[in-house]
Amino acid sequence: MVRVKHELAAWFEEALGRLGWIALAGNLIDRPREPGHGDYSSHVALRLAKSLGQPPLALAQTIVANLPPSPWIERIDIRPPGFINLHLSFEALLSELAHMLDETHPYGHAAPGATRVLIEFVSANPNGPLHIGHGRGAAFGDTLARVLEALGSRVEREYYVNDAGRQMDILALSVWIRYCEHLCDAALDFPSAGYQGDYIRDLALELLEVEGPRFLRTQEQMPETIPPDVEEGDGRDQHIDARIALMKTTLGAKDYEGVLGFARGKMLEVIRGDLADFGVHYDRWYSERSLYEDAKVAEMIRLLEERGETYRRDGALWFRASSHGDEKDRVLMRTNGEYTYFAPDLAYHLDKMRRGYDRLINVLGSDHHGYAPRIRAGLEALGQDPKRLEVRLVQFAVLYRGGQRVQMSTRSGSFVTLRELVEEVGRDAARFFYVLRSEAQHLDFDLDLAKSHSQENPVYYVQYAHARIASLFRESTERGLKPDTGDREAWGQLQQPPERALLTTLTRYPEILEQAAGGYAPHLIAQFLREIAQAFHVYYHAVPLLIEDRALRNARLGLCLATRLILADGLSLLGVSAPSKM
RNA sequence: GCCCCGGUAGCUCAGUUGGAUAGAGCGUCCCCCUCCUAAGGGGAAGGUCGGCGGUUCAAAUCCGCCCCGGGGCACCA
Repeated sequence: MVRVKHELAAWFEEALGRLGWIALAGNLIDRPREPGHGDYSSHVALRLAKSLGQPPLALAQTIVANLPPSPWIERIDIRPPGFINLHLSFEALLSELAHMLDETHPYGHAAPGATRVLIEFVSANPNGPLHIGHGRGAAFGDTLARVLEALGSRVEREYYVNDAGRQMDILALSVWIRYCEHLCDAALDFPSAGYQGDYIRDLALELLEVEGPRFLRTQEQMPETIPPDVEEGDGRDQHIDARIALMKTTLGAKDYEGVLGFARGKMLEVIRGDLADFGVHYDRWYSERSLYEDAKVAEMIRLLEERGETYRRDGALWFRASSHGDEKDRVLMRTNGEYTYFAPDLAYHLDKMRRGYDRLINVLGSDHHGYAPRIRAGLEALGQDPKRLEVRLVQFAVLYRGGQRVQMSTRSGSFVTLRELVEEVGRDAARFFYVLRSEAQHLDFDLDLAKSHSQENPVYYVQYAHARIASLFRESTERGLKPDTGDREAWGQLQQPPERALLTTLTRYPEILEQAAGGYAPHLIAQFLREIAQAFHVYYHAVPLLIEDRALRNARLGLCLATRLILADGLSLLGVSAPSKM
């Protein structure tokens, strides 16, 4: 794959090398906004002026004089105060067009290389269905994975399943109470810290269906050893923990595990289904429990201890995180002998490091931002290079319907699930809207806009351009004007301003992909697809395509096909379909 | 209090790692289907890039302080 921008940068470096001027950090070659400033430009003369003590305009002239001849460039302008503007030759554009039409090598993609990347995203606890916040992480993570793959990385997608610990106990308790309620046909005491959502009742019914009533236990009265339930504070946790303990003794270890295992398995199934229907597929579901079973947590702790990174205080085991850039030291094992969430998670990250990836990417919700320094500190203490870990925080999404903010609250279970969103607006709109904005931005998600099949909806705008081209080809065939995009006879006539503009826009695609991958910025692709669609719609209006002149018609249809291929490619990177009819 | 993210047109947001006259979509106001999909196109109005300093030939972009919005600061996960 040829990347014009790289060619031009190398070209400039050659001239600078000849002159014995040191190459500067940063970009040598830009895309100017102003069309009159050429297809590419360089401000290198401006930046060299100071260190060389010469006026930038004179430097620009010297540099240009030392540029070897290039088939890419037909004209070079030097403009005050010292910009060098480059105008691509028409031949260069046509050569790019040929690349675009080569369907064996998608334009802008790179051949698979040696770089191995592990991207972990979503990793929501399996204690409920995914909600729209997870959806954004899913869309971002998966799109990023696709973009990195397109540029040659070997990417693995991984979901870390927090299937151990207290949350699973709360899930089991919640399901069990609903199960018993259903069997006794009576409302039981439901802890305020339990999971309130309707899906818990569904799980309880399924449990009854599969396992029968064998988990039913009756209890006349709540034992007095159970602290009273409260809405807020420590008492809330104490109450539910006591209820969990009571459930364990009441059911016995085997039946307790029966309920918990069922609920966990079902919940994972639900999540997996939600993601699959969203077009997201994982290479690995990594279980937190397996870390215990394989003694990886204990081993990690031992390693930390050997390295003198731990100490005991107040009966707990602490990690010296503050010696590695974290705000404070962190507890690994609580006074009650149980690990904190941090311990297995650090063991997990150590495991990921040892698996030999060049880069680890974690996509987390923005509420986890304080967590990254802790993991970095841990990895450093374990002798790993924390710079190999890249953490991206995805900001929250807020839904709007009818101009009103849709209220959500996890505690009461009244959140909008990813599945509901997809059912309401469709997968294409959901995925497109999610990645239309930078993940660092709070997202206002307008449900009405996402649903509307009209011009203000950017998804349809882009898809419509694709469908229009497909329609052109159908129409052409129907009229007996069989398209032959291999016919290059009249390529030289693709000189109308709108078609040159379209072609020039398309040549930016490889640069956009590179930027999106390098900056973890898939939103650039969504934005750029809109630009392509716009350039195409303008072209479509301004220039008649299905004309009598066979050669020119084929040339124009070739340009249309190139547009279609790039639109389809970009959409597929976003996980959005490219319909051929709308 | 400390930390992170954000503040750009009426609204929602881009802004190529410091470059030229700050852009797009929507909304508003004009205009365009005898014609390959009007889910489209053309045009107009709309800006103290949160504020004040600083660095630089050049700042929306880098630095400092301040204001506003969101999030985070557990022996929770």
